[in-house]
Amino acid sequence: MIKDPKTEILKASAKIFSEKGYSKATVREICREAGVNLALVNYHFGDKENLYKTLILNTFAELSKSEKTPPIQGSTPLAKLKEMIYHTILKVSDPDIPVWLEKILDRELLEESPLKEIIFNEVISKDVKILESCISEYLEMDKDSKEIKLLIGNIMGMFLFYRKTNPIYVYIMKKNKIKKEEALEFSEFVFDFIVHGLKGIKRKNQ
Amino acid sequence: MIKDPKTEILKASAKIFSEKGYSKATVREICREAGVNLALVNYHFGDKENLYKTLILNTFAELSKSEKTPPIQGSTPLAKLKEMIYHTILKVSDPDIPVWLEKILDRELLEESPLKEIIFNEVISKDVKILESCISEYLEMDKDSKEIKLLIGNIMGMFLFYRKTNPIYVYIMKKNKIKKEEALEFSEFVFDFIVHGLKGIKRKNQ
DNA sequence: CATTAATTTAAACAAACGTTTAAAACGAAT
DNA sequence: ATTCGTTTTAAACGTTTGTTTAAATTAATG
Repeated sequence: MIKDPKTEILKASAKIFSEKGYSKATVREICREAGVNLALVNYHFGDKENLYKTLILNTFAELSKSEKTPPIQGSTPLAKLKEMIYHTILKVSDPDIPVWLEKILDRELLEESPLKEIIFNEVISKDVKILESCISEYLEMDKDSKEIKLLIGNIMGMFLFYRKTNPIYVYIMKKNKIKKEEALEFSEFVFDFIVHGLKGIKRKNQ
Repeated sequence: MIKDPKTEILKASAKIFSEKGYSKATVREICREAGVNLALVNYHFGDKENLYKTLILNTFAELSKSEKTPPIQGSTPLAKLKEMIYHTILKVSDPDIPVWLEKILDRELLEESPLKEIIFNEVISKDVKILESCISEYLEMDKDSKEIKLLIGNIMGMFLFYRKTNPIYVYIMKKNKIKKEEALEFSEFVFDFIVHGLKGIKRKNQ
């Protein structure tokens, strides 16, 4: 196994940036971790900020190349919804999507980051669109109505609970990793909960 | 109005810390904002870290002194739940609870912070306990069952959606502040959604 | 008013940071 | 083997950081 300094730096920076955050992470520590000379960050990446951006954008590119999520193919809105919930919980709890990336994304979303838009397009807007169509179809309501928006928000919130980085999950479940079998079990449970909620609202609206 | 340097520093640090985060905020900027000499942070607070801790703990103390949340007094589990949802959405969207505190708390929960435990006790565990009793009573299930835990988590997730600092809320609702009237409207909607979900699960379990 | 303690100030300090530099080491091509 | 462009190295640079110092100012006390 050859060790290319450039990839060595990227690996190390993933570790350090996710542990410390952008500001507290130092170029010196990253280079020590990577086992390379201090000046190589600037030689290969220009500066610290560009290393950070490169790391995130590279990882996004890799992840979307190896995209596991199959296209939703259910016939009814509820079937689509069920698929979507399963895939989402599988994804947010997927150990192959590195925790360090999730941590970094969480931090980016908190700050006014230039990456914010990219993150939203990559991570959030797809889910929102799918939910939008499933729910508005099922409830036979306008996509842009306040009710649909609230429902989408609430369901997106539910998904947040299952994220690897969510401290509330750890607090409630007393453990911090979701097994693959559990993801299926959890998603069926969540689906039940959501569908009954939707049915109730549908009945009321008719 | 007298201006005491100590409180002047606390006010300024709230602004700067929440805007920049702990690391990027500098003592110099805080003192400039406060209009006091650079050395006063160390004189009055020892060091930067202690200023940060003092700020957060002081604010917690103030908030729990002026606690608005009345005790839950509903007679049935669902009545209690309804109250709880309303108070929670009112609280997480309450403009009197400063955004800067929420931002700081979000950041603290992401990191391995010594304040984490305090934050949980102050902000999260109370809500979890109330949900625990309402839901387990209503469903006539064991408090510690996996199902109850999942439900609590999902509902806590829903609440997260309404937080002032949640970027997903802004993305979906195209605006970033909840008015007081809306909090009532939203909470009734969420209550409906949750209750129908719970009813469905109850029917299934019997 | 005089003396003492507490506070505020301007200046400096030491450490850590990201970055640059110029020389050394390396690899490929002639 | 020599040349030439690329990569790596050790050292240093210039800032910025949190903190300290010692003098100046203010407040409190007898």
